[in-house]
Amino acid sequence: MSEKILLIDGHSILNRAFYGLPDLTNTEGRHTGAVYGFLNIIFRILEEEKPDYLTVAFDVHAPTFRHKIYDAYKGTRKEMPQELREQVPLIQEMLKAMGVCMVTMEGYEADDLLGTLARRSEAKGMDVTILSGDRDLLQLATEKVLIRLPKTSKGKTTIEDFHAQQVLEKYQVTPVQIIDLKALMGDSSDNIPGIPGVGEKTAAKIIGEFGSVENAYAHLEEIKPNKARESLRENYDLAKLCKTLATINTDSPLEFSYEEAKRKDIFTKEAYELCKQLEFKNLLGRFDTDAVAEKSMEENFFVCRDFSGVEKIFEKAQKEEAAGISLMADKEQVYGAGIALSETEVYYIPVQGFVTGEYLTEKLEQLSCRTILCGMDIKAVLKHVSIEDGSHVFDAGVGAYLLNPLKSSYTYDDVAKEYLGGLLLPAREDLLGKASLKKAWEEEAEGLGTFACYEAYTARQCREPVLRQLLETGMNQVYEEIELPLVFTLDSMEKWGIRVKGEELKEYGDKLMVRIQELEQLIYQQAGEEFNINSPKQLGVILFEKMGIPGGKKTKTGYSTAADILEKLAPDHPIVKDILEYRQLAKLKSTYADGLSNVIEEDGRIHSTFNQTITATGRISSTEPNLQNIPVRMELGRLIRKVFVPEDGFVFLDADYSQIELRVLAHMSGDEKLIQAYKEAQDIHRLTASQVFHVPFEEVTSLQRRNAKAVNFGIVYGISSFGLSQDLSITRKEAAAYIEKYFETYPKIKSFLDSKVEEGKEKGYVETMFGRRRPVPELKSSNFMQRSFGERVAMNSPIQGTAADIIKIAMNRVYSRMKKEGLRSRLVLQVHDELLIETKKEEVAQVSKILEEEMTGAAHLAVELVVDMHEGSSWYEAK
DNA sequence: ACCCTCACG
DNA sequence: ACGTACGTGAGGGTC
Repeated sequence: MSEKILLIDGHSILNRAFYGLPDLTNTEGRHTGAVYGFLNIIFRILEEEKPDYLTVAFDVHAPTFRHKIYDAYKGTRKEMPQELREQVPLIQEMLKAMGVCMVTMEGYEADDLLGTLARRSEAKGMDVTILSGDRDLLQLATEKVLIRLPKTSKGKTTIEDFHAQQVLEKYQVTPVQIIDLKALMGDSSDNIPGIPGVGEKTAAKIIGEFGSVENAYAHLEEIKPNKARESLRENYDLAKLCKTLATINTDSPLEFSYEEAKRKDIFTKEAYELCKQLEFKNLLGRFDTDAVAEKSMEENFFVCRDFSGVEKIFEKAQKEEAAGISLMADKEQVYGAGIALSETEVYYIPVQGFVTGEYLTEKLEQLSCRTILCGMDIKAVLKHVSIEDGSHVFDAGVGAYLLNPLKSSYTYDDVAKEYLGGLLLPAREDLLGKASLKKAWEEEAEGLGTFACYEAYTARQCREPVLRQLLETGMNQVYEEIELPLVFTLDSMEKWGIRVKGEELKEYGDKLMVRIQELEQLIYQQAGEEFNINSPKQLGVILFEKMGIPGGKKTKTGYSTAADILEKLAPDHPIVKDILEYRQLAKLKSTYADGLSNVIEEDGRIHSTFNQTITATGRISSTEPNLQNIPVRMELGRLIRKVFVPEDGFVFLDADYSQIELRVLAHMSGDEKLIQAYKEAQDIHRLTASQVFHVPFEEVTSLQRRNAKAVNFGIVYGISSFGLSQDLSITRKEAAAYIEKYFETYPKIKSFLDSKVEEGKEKGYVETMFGRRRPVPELKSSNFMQRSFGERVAMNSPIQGTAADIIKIAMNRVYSRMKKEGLRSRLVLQVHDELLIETKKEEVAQVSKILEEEMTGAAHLAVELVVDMHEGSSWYEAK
C-alpha cells in the first residue's frame, strides 16, 4: 500500500472553527474557541486517515506573487477580527508542542504550499489528503489527491470528500476547470473580481460547453447569453488575469523534509500542559495518562465504613476551622457524605449499618456549631441539615457566582478550575454518567464516593481564594450581608411552598379545554383543512401561503407568527383573531393549568426552587415550577391566581415596590429633576410626559403619557431608538426624537448612562450601588451587534441589579424579623419587586408593619421607596 | 438540542 | 450594513 500524507490548510480550518463554533474564553480571558475547534477537527481526521506524514501550512503576512500582478488583490481583504487573530499564534504554539510540521513561505499563500506538496507527494506515489475549508483547493483533486472540506453548522461537523470524480459529479467540470469557473464568476472572499455580468450559473454553462476560458474566447460567437458574450469580449484580459490569480501554484521552491513531516505521537507532555492552560478539559482524555501522569488527588480520598471511624472523623473535624461538606441526598433519603478535613484528608461516609442518614445529618448539625461548613450548594444541604444562620457557613457556589455571575453552572469542577489554579477535576458526569443519585448509589457506589470527595475537597479549598477575591473586589459585603443570609431565607421559602387548590385548577383547565376545542374547529373550518396550530411552521404555511395573507415576515427558519405580527393582521382576518385566542388559551392550559397541577405535592403545596446563582444581574429565578411568571396582565390568566391560597387561619399579604427601578435610576443618576418629580408626583409617567412635551400636567393626553411610560421603560433597558420604535409602533426617527427630548429634560440621566458604558469599557464590568459586579465582555467585541448589546447591558445591569439587591435585603430582614418576633407568618414568594407573605390572621398588623418598614428601609435613596400592600384570601385578591 | 412563542418583572 | 430593547423559564415542535 502506498504511503499517505495529510496536508492541512491552517488558516482556513481555524477560520471555519472560529465562525462555526461558539467562542470560548479561558479564565485569563484568552479566546480559545477556534483553537479548540481546530484541534477537534484534526483529531478526527487523524483517526480516520492514519497518515504517514502530516503538515500544516499557514499564510505569512507578506505580499505574494498575486499582489505583484494585480494591485487590487490585497484590496479590501477583510481584516480578521481580533478574537480570531490572537488565536493564530496560539494554534501554532499548540502544533509546535505536538511536534507537528508546519510550513510557511514568503511570497506564497498556504494554498500554493499545499498544491506544491500535493504534487510532489503524488509524484512520489503517495496518497494525498488535503484538509481545508476553502473550495478553491478542489482544483488540486486527482485520483490520488483527496480534498476534504469540513463544514460546521449547529456544532456538528460534517466532511465533504472530493476526488476528481466527485468534483466532476458535483460541479460538472474537471478540477482544473474549477479555475476557469472562478476566472469568470470571480470570488469575493479571494478578491478575484471575475468578469461583469457572469455569475455562477452562466460560468458553469460556458465552461461546461467550451472547457476553458481560452477556448470559450476562441468560440466567442457561439456563446449564448449575449450579455456574457459581450462581457467576455471586452474583459478577456481580465478573465485571463483572474485565471492566473485563481491558479494555485504547484511548483513553489519550498524546502521541505519528509523526515520532519513524519507523523509522530502528537499527545506530548507539552501539548497536555498547553491544553490544561487553555482549559480544554475535554481534550485531556485523549492523552495517554501514563505519559503525562500527575499524582492523583484520589490518593487522599478514603472511604470510612465503620461507626467508630466515623465518630473519629467528626471529632477531628470539630478541631478544624473549616471542613468541606458534600451531602449525597435526594428528596427521599441521604446516601452518604463527603467531608474534607484538609487538603490531603478527605473522607466519604456512606450510609450503612449504624451510620444512618439521621445520624449523619445530626453529626453535621453539631459540627456546624464550631466548624465552618463549606459546601458547593448550602441551600441543598439545608434540606436535610438544619443550620441556624450563616455564621458558620461558606457557600462556594454563591461566592463563585458573585465573582462571575455569567457562568452557566457552579459545579465543583468549574469552580476548582477557576479558583484552585486551573485544577482540572473529573466532572460528575465523568464519574457517574447521567445516573440519578439513587441509581448511582445502587450501581456506582465507588464513583459516588469519589464524587462526594471531590465536591467536599473543592468546597473547602476554595474558601480562601474565593473569600480573598470577594474582599479584593469589594464584594465581601454583598456576600456576607446579602447573599449568604439569603440562602437561609430562600431555603425557608422553598420548604414552606405555597398552597394550591388542585381541584379548582383542574376545573379551570377543563373550562379552557372546552373553548380550545371550539376554536380549533373554527380555525380548521376557516383554513379549509386540519393542521397543528401549535406548529409555527405549519401555521405560517396556512396563513401566508394557502390563505395568501400579506405581511408574512420571514425569520431564520420561516414566517414569524408571533403575537405582535398576528395582531396587526387580526382586524382584516377573522382566523387570526381566533388563532390569537387559541394561543392564549393553549398557553394557559399547558403551562399553568396542567403544568402546575403536575407539581402539587402531597402536602397540597407547590415547592418551587429559587435559584440564587443564575442571573447575570443579581435577580433570583424560580424553577420547577416557575412561580415568577404566573399570569397577571390579562384577566383570564389572572384568574389562575385564585387557586393560590393561604392555609386555614392565614391570609396573604402582598407587598410590591412602586417603580423601584426608575427610583433607583433617579437616585444613582442624581438627576435633580427626576428626584423632584418623585417627590411631587403620584403619577410619574404623566409628570414625565408633561415635562418632556412641555405641556401642563393636567393637559397631558393619554397618548403622551403612554409614550412617556415607554421611554421610561426604554431608559431602564438601555435605550435604543429601534427598540422604542418597535414598542410604540412609530418610526425610528420619531423614537429618536422622544429620546432626545427625554435626555434634554433629564440631562443627568444621559450622563449617568454614558458613564456606565464608559466605566464598563474601562473596567470590564459595571456594578450596583452595593458593589455587585457584572462583567460586560461584549463591550470589547469587534462585532457591532454584540458591542451594542454590551452597551445596553452596561446601562441596565446597575439599575436592575441594585433593585435586586434592595429586595434581597428586604427579604432577609423580613424573614429574620418574623423569626425574631416569634411569628408564625412566613415569606412564600418573591417576584422581583413583590413579596408574598402567608400571614397568620392575628399577625396581620404586625407583619404589615414589618413589611412596610423593612421594604422601604432596605436602602436609603434620594427618593422614597414606596410599597403598595394588599391583603386577600388568595393571591388574586391580594394583588 | 435548538427554535419559536409567550408568561412574568 | 449590521438587526436589537433588559432579565428570566416552560412547553411544544422540529430535526
